[in-house]
Amino acid sequence: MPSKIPRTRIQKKNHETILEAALDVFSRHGFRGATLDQIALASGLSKPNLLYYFPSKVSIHRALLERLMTNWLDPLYKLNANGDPVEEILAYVLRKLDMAREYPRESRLFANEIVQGAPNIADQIEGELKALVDDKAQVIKGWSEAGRIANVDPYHLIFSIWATTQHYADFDAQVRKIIETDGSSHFDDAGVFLNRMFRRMLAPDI
Amino acid sequence: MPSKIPRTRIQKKNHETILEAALDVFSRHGFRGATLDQIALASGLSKPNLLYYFPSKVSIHRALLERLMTNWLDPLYKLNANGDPVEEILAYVLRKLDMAREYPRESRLFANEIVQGAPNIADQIEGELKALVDDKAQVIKGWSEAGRIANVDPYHLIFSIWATTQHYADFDAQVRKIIETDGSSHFDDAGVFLNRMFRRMLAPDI
DNA sequence: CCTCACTTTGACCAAATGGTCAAGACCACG
DNA sequence: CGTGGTCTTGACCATTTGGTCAAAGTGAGG
Repeated sequence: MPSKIPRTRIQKKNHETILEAALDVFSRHGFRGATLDQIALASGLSKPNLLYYFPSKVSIHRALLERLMTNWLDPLYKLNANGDPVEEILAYVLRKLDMAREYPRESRLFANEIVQGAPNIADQIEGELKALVDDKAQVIKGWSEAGRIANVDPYHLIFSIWATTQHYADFDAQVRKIIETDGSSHFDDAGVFLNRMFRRMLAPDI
Repeated sequence: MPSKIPRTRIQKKNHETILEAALDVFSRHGFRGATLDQIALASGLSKPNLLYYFPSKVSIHRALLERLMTNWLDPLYKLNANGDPVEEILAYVLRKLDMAREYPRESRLFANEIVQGAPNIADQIEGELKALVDDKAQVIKGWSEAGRIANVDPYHLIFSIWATTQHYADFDAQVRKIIETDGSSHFDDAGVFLNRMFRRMLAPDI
């Protein structure tokens, strides 16, 4: 039985392969909707082999969420307290939108998990996510109180950024059916729209 | 076997009971995650009895989505082309936020369905939903071109309203863990925030 | 090239799950 | 009441699914 940390070349490779396949399957069907057989098929490994590397289905799911959490938080982490307030927040919006464009599977993975009550990442949300958000909310609150941006509730500002950007990944099926567009050019349009939207709402009160 | 349209008193009552229970279960676990046993338990009926009223699990799900679609679209339907543009759109935002507050299960039901590619409501999205959105987008475009609101892409405006309001229902688990608040007062805060946000972004260009 | 730990898998299992069915309970109505 | 349709359910079934296991295959270091 391989230990939690992969040691050998083969273990590294297969761990990777499994998580990649699992991302595909879990993000499309949710935890309950995904089956080990699907993941096995997608990864090119046999089902017992999956369970040689991970002790259970839920452990694969948890490993995935854990592994992706850091990257997921990175755009907010990069928000720089010493930069120009409006430009920092706008840059954050665009980073999030780029994440939605480049990593829709990751976005949907988290969306599925949270819509169903976050049974497997409650800890991480209450832990590192909340800590980071609290930290950055303080920064934004500072900007707000200094009159460098409009007076807004920093938490709801962050929620509105998450909502509007992730929407294009999580609800892609709906967006695509309403805006008939070949390719994903609606991400570009969304970028223009969100840029104007948040710039307007952040402009300092006189 | 009862026909598609319930006739007798008992059929009406049980149809209702089943759909109510199914809403609870499907919205919490998604289609695949929900089981007939759970719905049976929640409705107080036996599993075979469920299948006496509906031919299959998926038919319950579809009946639910169909039944709720009209109410779901109602807030947008009420957007009045002859009203004051800014106030009409703001009123729409608040109606949507109220829906998220009052009917979070419905919101999550749709969220679950769409995140997973809308396998059961593709028709309705491409049909009545798209038709309604196209219609109202034209109205907003008219306002925009007449200079009565800022120059915004009406489709992305609508998406941003959906995203920001439904976020509080769909991602409630996350919101709750980040804003530690007893009760649901964050809906009130969200109302204040969104009101200011959209008012600012819609203010006509000079 | 041998050995031993690492890796892989076919066969299998128990539980869960969507669905069926025949028989019985119930209800409305003449 | 009694009768015919409506409603309900215990028992059952086939399939799916997460997970096990013993045995066979493979690879890296001595």
